[in-house]
Amino acid sequence: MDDQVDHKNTSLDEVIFTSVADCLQSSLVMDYNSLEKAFKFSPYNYPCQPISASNMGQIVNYPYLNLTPISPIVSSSSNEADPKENVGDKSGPMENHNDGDQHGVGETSKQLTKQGKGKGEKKEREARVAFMTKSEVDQLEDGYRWRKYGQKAVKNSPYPRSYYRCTAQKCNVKKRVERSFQDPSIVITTYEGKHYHPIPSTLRGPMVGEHLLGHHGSGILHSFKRYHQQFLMKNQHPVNYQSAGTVTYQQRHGDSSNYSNHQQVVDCGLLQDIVPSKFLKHES
DNA sequence: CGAATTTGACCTGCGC
DNA sequence: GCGCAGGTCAAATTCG
Repeated sequence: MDDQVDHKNTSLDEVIFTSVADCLQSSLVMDYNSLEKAFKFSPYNYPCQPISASNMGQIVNYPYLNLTPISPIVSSSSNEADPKENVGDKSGPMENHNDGDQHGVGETSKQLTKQGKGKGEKKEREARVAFMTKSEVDQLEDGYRWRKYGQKAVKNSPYPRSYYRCTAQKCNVKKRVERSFQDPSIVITTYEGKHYHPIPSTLRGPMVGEHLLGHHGSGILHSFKRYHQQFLMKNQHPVNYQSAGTVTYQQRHGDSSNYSNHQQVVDCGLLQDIVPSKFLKHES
């Protein structure tokens, strides 16, 4: 029927995308915080899921390994439900909210940092999503413009981690890019925060926006969507709609002892700007 | 010359 | 309390 899926050789653990946009739209975006919780240390210290396709630029989702419940991230993304609040928020955790004017006040940013963080306020994290991408280039085209603001060596990895910030004014979205030490051909990109501005239209030609917005409803995306929904229905997942705008559902994996409990997260926040809302809506 | 990147220093959180 | 690792800052440098 119409609902047939053309992902013949892919499992939910190993869905291949042809672009960042498709991956973003696919809802197969994992929650990074859960991974961190699950592994307690660097989230990358887990066995990589083998990538079945060899084409460059393809994306696979993280494997899910007995992840802990999603709830821990709710606090960090509690303001995600209402973008307006977040944008104008004064009570938010320091650094991200003073991007626009942190320079220009009398104090240095370091002094501000000290003061801002001293009052026992627990630093809240923005929701994060991460992708593994098989690519030769570190910087994946996602439609936004980024400025690099730091680079650090990663423990147990010969490859450094680069830190980028969205160049749009007052946009506090960050991303980190690093290579997997287990498979150097894989680039791990982690996004943190949400864009509340349009994709820069002048960036690298008109193809970008068109592609990212998926105006044509790329075949892969649609196929995967159907596959995804079909999967949900077939397995009758309990679906939790969390107040943070994060959707969690779990899967029992019978044939894979390592992957007994899968979580998949739809980060509506991050995706909203890139993906038309209709793509983000999930039937309950 | 302005914008972007590099890179060492600094700060914070966390585990021991 | 200490040390380590992650994350950020900002001066210096490079690039277009």
